[in-house]
Amino acid sequence: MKALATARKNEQPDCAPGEHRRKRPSAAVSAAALERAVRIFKALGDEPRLRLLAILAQGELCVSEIAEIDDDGLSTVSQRLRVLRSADLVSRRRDGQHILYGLADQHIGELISNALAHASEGLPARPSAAKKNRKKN
Amino acid sequence: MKALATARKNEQPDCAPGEHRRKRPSAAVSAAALERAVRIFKALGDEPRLRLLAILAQGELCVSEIAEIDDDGLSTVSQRLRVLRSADLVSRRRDGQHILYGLADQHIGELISNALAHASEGLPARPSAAKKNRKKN
DNA sequence: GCAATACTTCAACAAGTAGTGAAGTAATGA
DNA sequence: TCATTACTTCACTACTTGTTGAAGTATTGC
Repeated sequence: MKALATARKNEQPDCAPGEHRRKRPSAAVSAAALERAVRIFKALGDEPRLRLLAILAQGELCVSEIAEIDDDGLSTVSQRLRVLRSADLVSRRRDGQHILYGLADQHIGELISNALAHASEGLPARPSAAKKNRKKN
Repeated sequence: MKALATARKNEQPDCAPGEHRRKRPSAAVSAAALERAVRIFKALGDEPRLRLLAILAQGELCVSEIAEIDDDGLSTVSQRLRVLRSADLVSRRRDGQHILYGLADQHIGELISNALAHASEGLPARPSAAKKNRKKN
């Protein structure tokens, strides 16, 4: 959310790059790939949506079924699916009166299950996180 | 962003779960793991942050160096690092006057490079996005 | 001690986004 | 044909989040 690039940049430091280290890394990643990855991560970064994907990983479902399972409204679920669809994470096909949604791709399923497995392990040996920032007072 | 759970749920459908399919999937994922995964994805779902992580994947850097590379202000970079830190994605250690940041974990590096690789391939055979889902290979 | 450097935190704003009821569209069946 | 079911889209509101200057904290050097 780049809020209008105003006058000057934030305060810049005196230490130039290369002062500390000898090698200077730069962009290094394709802008397009980065943008695409961000879109995927953004879509995955919402609990209801991620849960929905985890459910769809077990098989196709129609919108009404999802709404029932999640105990959410049709409109709500539909909007969620729209976001997932615009990030190419789900597929959609009609089956009579119903529209069945599923994971777009095996790859997506792997990405999700990897992340969930990783998250269960608790990667760094830390219980919570972001906690001890309080100045003496 | 559940906007105050008002009166009734959105319009519910008439077709009960089980009407279409025989198996009914439920939660299926640990709430804690899901929450944690969401926090990670949320942190990854921002271009400047993801780029920053990709840069850190090449080695530790201090805040000033990052600010210089990204052409962003110290404050801006610092806030970004705060978000990444609170999602346990980066490590931090002091080195004299400087504070060096790096990836928290090898796992994170893999997650990112996997996602970027996946994104470069363009998983569905599509140039742009949000149009039609086609499964290839 | 004091000043400088390197960062962090605060506060405020702009922009983004999720949820939702109402209204709209699409397939099916009578 | 019209009604019904199953969804989607619209428009709005409430909330979240990224950026930023100013002010604060921490380490080093004099």
